[in-house]
This record gives sequence, structure tokens and C-alpha cells, in this order.
Amino acid sequence: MAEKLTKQSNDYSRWYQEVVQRGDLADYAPVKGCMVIKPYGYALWENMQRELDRMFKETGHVNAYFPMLIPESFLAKEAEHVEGFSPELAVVTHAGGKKLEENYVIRPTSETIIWDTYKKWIQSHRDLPILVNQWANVVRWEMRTRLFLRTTEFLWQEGHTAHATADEAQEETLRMLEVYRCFSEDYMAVPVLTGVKTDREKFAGAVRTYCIEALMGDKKALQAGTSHNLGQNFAKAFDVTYLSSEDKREHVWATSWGVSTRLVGALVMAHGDDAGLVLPPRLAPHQMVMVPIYRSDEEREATMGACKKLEAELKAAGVRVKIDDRDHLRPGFKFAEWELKGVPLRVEVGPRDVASEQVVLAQRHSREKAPHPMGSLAADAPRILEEIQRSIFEKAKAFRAENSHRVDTWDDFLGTLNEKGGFLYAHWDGTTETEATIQEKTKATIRCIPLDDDVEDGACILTGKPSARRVVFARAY
RNA sequence: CGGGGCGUAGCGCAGCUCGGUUAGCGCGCCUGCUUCGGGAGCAGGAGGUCGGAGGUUCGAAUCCUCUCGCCCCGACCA
Repeated sequence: MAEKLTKQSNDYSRWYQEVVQRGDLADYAPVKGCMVIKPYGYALWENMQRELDRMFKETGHVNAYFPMLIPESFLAKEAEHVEGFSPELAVVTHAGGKKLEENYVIRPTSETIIWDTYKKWIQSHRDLPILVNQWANVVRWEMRTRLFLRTTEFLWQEGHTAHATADEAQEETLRMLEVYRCFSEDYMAVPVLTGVKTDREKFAGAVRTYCIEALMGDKKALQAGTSHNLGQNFAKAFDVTYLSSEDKREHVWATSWGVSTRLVGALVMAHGDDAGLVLPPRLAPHQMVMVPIYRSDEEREATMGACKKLEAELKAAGVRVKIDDRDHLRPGFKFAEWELKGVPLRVEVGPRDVASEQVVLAQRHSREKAPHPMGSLAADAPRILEEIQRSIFEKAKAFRAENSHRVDTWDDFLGTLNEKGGFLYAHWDGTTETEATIQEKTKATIRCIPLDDDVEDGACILTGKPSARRVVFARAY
């Protein structure tokens, strides 16, 4: 703990790993690509879950749980789906000491088992819509893993809905995209672009994939969430039909949408600095930590007494506060540790403060430190926390604005990508071939076709062919 | 799967080229004293059989063979 973190500017990737591990978010597990999510990291995830779950329920969804093991044959029913996921499946071949008649795959996502189930649930238009979400773990055997960003097993939520009409499914897809956008911006304080994925980047089995894309501190993009319009692909693959009010048999229309523990990684890389994590107050496990400072037993009693009184007031005011009463550690050590862990507010209470009825209030994001009257701390803290929440969101937005560029020529594209990074708004001829060529040449991918971008005629940066709008390119995680 | 690196104490490493007493160092841990408003100091102490298997040898962390695993970079992905 005595050692300094690697600076972001020296080695961003190493900085990230150190922050995640030393900040007590997660650690490596014995199996390749797997991680142990430690209590502090899990508390952060739980806070995310709580808000997301509330938002899902507010939009009419209910939770359910489907099994982790899926018969291998289910995956094969939807052609694109099986092609997309086969390479990364973990397969159970033996159980109970015997070789299985049919292999089971550990779910990489649950569309197939859910649509097999929905077939039984859906008979009539009166059974629709079905608006179900599940919180679960999934396994994808990725080549290259990184803590939180891409782990072999990860936690997520996956919503799976069934609708009577294409319009309803499309509405649902966009509704959940909007839920994700709100969550990311209002709770994580991470500004995101909303857009449509190109065919090359869309979910295996979807008609259309929408996404939220965030910009990380190293100017690389991160896909933070996806919402898929599945059309009738899974309904047809699993033969899920309903009788309409006109007594006609129709295939149902579907969506699925998900966000994962990757969001924890997004939070780390969107706000973190050379001192460690910077957590947004709305999600921070501890919004405030109090560090009592003392020498003698009398001073200890006095400062701890003041801390406890403040703690009661703050809790009553709805602040998630913790007193760091560890006796064997000195204050300076605690300051550094809580900064590493990104706690938004730190309160220092020493003998001098007790005497003058004040505390020292330190803000993590700005690293500012100033005295604050004890008497008004509890009343002021919620407002200060909200100001911090807004402030780090504004900072992230400004960072994204500085790192978003409009480029019109191939040279400009290459130069900007290599020298500046960030989001590049450029014209593209709309073909998968061009997209692939650009990726081969530059490692940049089309992150999305933004929803809110103005339509504008132009010429493709690579081929010069006509383009009706700009798309967003970036190097991505 | 291709390229690179690494497995020696809880963590980070040295030792290995050129085999040789009880395998070192830093951090952390335990005890005590002094400290405590920005990552404490001193003293004492516990802890490893060197990833695994086999081989060479009087003798292997060190040499040889095989093997397992992890990390980093790339292609694949939430």
C-alpha cells in the first residue's frame, strides 16, 4: 500500500489493473480470465443493480430466473446466433460420473432457453407483452480478458421481451436504450452516445442492435450497454406464435437488452485519476468517510465522540457514511487509501476541529480541502454530494467534447486517430467491406451510427463514395 | 491460436549463466515501545523446499526432458 500507483500517462492499462486490485474491487481467480469480485467492488455493483432494477420495474418489467445450463442443440436453432457464440462456449460433457447423452452449454446469453420457455407461455395476444428481466452470470470463453471489461464469467442483467407487433418491439428496444442512457449519465456520471450498430457489429441474431458508447480516460471507446431488436428471428427459430384478435396465427416480436459488470470498469476508466478511483456519489458504497485524528486517549475519546454524533446526523440525512476507526493506521495512510478507493467526501476530525466546532472536508474529485462547520455538515452534505455528482458528469462531458472530432479526409482521419484518439465523426459509404478495411488499417471500428446526429451529405473517407451521414469511429475496448 | 514474459514466503522480486553449508531482500503480518493533521520509526519475531513430474549427479531453485498454469501484445467479444 505504501507504493504509489502507476501514473495514467505512463501506462494506462497498468494503472487500471492496479486501481482495480489495490482499490479492492476485484482480484484474479485461479481460472484464466475469471475474477473474484471483492466486497467493495460488489457493493458498487449492488448499488448499480439497485438503481437499474428500480428503473426496469418502473418501466413495467418483472424479474425471473432461467437455468444456467442449456442443451447444446438449442443454440443451433438460430443460425446467426450459433455462429456468433459457438467459438466462445464452455460445454459440459460429463456429469454424475457419466458422459452426457447431450452436451450442455453454460449460457453465454439466455435467448435460446428463454424462447424455448416463451413458447409454452404464449398462446394468445392476451399473453403479450412479456416483459421479463433476469440477473445472472454468463460465461464466454474470450481469448483476451481484462478485469471487469472482459472476464470469462461475468454478471449482468438480460431483459427478454415478447410483443405482438414490430412497432411495439421497436418501442421497447428504444425505451430500454433510454433507460441505459439515463442510468449511465444520471448515476454513473458517464456521458454516452446512443446509436445503432452496423451489421458487422450487431448482436448475433438481432435485426438491429442499439448501444450506448462511452469514452474512457485514455480516449478509447467502451460499449457500455446494448439493446437489441430481435425481430421475429427467435420466435421463428423456436416457433413461438400467438393468435391475434383477428384469429390469425402470428410469430411474436422480440427484444433483448443487457448491461454487465463491465460498467464497473467503465466507471473506473471514465473518472479515475492518478490517485485512484473517483466514484460518483450516487453509486459510491461510502459517500463519506470520517477519519478521527488523535494522540492521547482523551483526544481519541473527544474526536470519536464527535464522529459518532456526526455519523448519526448524517445517516439521518440519508448519507452513506463510515467512520474509519482503525486504531493501528495513521491518518495520512487512511487519506491515501480512501482516495484510492474513490470515496467522494472525506471528513477529518481532530482535536483542533473539536475545539473549534468544525471539521475539515476534503473532496475527492477536485482534491480540495476546506473547513466546514460541524453543526451544518449533515444538512449540507446531501447538497454537496449532488454538486459533486454533477461536477464529475460535467467534467466527463467536457472531456468527451474535447475528444470528439469531425474529420473529412483519410489523412485527417489517420492523423486525428493516431495523435488525438477519441470519437471521430466521419463519412462512411455504408458497406461492410469498407468498415472492415478501415479496421484492418487503423484498428478503429464504427462504434455506432448516432441517433441524434444531423443528417449531412458527404463522401466516404476511404472510398469517396457518397454518404448520407456521419458515423462515429474510435479505437475501442 | 500466433508472438513475448513469468512461475522461489501473503504480495513484489533477487539467486539460476559457471550445481556445493541452515535459500536471500523489500513490502505486508505478529509482539513491544515511541508515534499519529498526508502513505511512521526502532527493536524483536513468525513464515517458503523454489509451479508439477521425471532424469543427470556424491549433491539440483540452479543442468536436461516432459508437463501444468498465469500475465502482457495481437486476431475474437458485453
